[in-house]
Amino acid sequence: MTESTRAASSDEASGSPEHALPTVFDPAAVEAPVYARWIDRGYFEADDTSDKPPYCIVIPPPNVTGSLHLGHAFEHTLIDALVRRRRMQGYEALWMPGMDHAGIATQNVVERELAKEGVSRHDLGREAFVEKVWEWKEESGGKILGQMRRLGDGVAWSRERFTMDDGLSRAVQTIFKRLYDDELIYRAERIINWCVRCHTALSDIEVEHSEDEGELISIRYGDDVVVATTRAETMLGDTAVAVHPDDARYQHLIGTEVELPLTGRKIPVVADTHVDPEFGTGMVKVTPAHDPNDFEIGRRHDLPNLTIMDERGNITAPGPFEGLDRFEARPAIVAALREQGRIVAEKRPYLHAVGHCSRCGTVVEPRLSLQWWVRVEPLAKAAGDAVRDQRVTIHPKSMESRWFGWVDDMHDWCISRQLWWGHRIPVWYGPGGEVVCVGPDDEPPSGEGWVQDDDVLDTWFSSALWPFSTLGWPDETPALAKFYPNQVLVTGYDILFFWVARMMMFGLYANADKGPEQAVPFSEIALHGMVRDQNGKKMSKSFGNAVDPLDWMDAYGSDALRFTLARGANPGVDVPIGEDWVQASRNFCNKLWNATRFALMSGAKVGDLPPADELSVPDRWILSRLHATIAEVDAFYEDFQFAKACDSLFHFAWDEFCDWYVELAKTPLNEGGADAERTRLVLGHVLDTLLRLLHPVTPFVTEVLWTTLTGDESVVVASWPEADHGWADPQAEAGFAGLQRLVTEVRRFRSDQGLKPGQRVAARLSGLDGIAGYEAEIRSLTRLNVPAEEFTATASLTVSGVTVELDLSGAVDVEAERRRLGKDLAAERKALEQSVRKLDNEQFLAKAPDAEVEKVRARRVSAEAEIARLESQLARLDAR
RNA sequence: GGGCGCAUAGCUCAGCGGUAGAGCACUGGUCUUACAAACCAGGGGUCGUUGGUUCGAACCCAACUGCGCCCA
Repeated sequence: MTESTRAASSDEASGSPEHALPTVFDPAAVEAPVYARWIDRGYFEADDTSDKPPYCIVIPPPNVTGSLHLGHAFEHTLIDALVRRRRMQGYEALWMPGMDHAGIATQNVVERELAKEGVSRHDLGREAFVEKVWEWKEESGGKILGQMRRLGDGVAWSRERFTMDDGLSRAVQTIFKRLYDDELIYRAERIINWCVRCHTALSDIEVEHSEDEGELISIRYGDDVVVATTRAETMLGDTAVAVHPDDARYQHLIGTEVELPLTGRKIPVVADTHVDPEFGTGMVKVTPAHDPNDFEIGRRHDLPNLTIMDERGNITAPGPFEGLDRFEARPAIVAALREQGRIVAEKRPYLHAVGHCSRCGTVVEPRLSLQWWVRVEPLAKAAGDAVRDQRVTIHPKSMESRWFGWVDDMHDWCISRQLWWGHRIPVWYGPGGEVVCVGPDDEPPSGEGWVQDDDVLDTWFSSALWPFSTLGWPDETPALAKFYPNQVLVTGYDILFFWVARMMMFGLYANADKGPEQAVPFSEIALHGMVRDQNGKKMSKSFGNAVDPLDWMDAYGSDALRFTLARGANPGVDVPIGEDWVQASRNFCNKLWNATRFALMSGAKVGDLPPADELSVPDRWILSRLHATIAEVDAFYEDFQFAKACDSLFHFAWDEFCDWYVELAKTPLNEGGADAERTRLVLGHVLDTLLRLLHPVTPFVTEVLWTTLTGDESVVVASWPEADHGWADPQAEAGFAGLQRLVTEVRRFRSDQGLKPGQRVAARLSGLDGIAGYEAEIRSLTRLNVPAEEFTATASLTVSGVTVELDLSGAVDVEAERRRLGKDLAAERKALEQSVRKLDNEQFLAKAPDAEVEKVRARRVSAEAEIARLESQLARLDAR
């Protein structure tokens, strides 16, 4: 028990003090101490040498500059639930924590800080700057790790890793060297996405495309060549015009030269099948140094690559535009062309896709540059095959097509970045043009004229190693032996390509010696959706609908946030979340709290249950339902159906246990004796089991309640409940359903008659038969008193053979009753009509399965009986 | 422009061939001795449109419309 509950318990006048809980669940009072105790006891640490089966999930490493947002909270809730459940099931469970170094983002953050003091990274120099970044990381980085504790993440903190730490850097250098030696890494001059603000190359996936308004300018070159462009300034770098070789209109032009305006240069007209004759005039300008498609055309026709822009996006082509920024140059060049009468058409606004830097939003500039690349073809094929061979399964399966679509058509990966923060490329250049790739245990070449490559590697290059580098690779550590391959990777479908593909490629490559089954980085990929707001809108800071998960945790508790997220988690589907729903989850936690409180006040205890034949119908019913729920929850968990698992538990806990079993239990508990004792054991058993089942999603509240109920150490290390089909009891379920129907009908009647919920009314019950032993319970739930001697019934109703005669001592609202009966009658008549229609249909009788026909027959019989009953009741009303 | 996905109650979503479901919201009534963060009762949907397959379609197929995502 925590400090606060102990303190609060002294205020309780009644109940045994050691069991007393405050009347409401106060998450703020329990969460921090409970988490501290878990860490203290080392529950989340894992043993590399244990005999238990391994269960390892690595955290998709959050960015060192980041803080917890709802997307993290969502993903972490799911991972934590999986790992906690497996731990309870007896697995050696390990959730590996850590962060990546986020090359561009981190360098940007530190550069901004330096800029406040008027210092640039170039003033400091590379070494001093990197040192500054480390300082920043130690002081301000990793805020998210503390926030993960608030969420209750059960990670093995002693194993925390960082992509820039020594071990992981060694892993990076090892794989670089291997790939280099296998000729899977090469250096080449290509068109890359260049960020003119971050001054670095970006890979394809670091570019975000959006439909932006621009302009489409048609320009006449020479006398009769017209080309269209959205980036007019690039015309300065044109080295050809291309047409389709089969385009009849332009056959006469192929092989000729035209004059490029403003420059006076003569450029050739070439024929290339890449040109779409349908688009525009069917003639395109070719700027090989500033467009990826044009670069390819240029290669095919041996055209010169003319770079006309520098790294900052300023024009370098000599002439009047030299030094202008690309966006100043654009209108200036259009104006100059117009003056010469060379503008044939202008379309504004012209909507077209524009690439932006995913880190800073600046419009990306395609740029010819010398970079390092991974030749992905064999790696991507292996990644695709692993899924094709079922060595790795993707959940939900429907996402597989997305996976194949990507890995089967992957472009080479640009891995060099013109940054200082990151793993420096381990390649050295000698004075005589030598190129040496240095492995982790090699001495770099020294001596006059040797220099190391200036660039660093893409952050994803190191993240891709995460499933095994964090376990000690390239060394054959006990951790690696025990926990590789990982069991599951939980991540968003939106980044399936970002790094799942990369982890798969590198995992399979680096661990190929383990054999195809053991080389995979994980055997299952569980994809989740993105968190959206309560209107299904994407959350974003700029849109103003972003929510800080810490605010909601403060207001409603971590369990409430977690339960809301898990309950919304349908595989691969986006999850909307709103404050109302978090509040509802908080209410659920409080419901559990109070149910446990009631149980404890009633003396509930955990112990051996009596055999089924000594239990009551309600006991057997709730136990039957409990074990069915366990089986459901297990099946849903195995299929990553968090939403359904949570719904099952919510429904069982609230609608079945609290609303029915607990209410009904009050009767035997008040009577005392053996019935009370038996009820205490069932209450204790169900609650114990329920709290364990809920623990993976709502760890805090279940910890407090379970330890208070059982007196045991912690639910974190309690065993996971196992479904026992021996408790399945269709008879008890049927009997209980009859009882529920009766109670509900009486309540409806009372409500129709305007009786206050608490108002006790005398009534005579007859025909109880199978549920005769539970008359006291029925009276308690329906607030019906045992009639006195001089009882006179003024109203009556019958439900499945049971007749209830009540003394309403006053006017009976006949109209209300008639309305009710009429409504029920209409529903039954409709059901009858539908069944009859089917049974009259020869085709139905001939072709529908027998079981279906039987069902419809039974429905007709029950509808007829109900109609008879309702009609006779209506007749009795009319006779009055 | 290419590919994929989704359209079910006011909102967010389940259901995916055999009588329309949940949570929240809504309406009426209640402090009934665990819980008003609660309890009891209730209203609400021709399952996007149009065709087709089938004894039977929210569910399968086709087209259309509208949204969303990814890629160019």
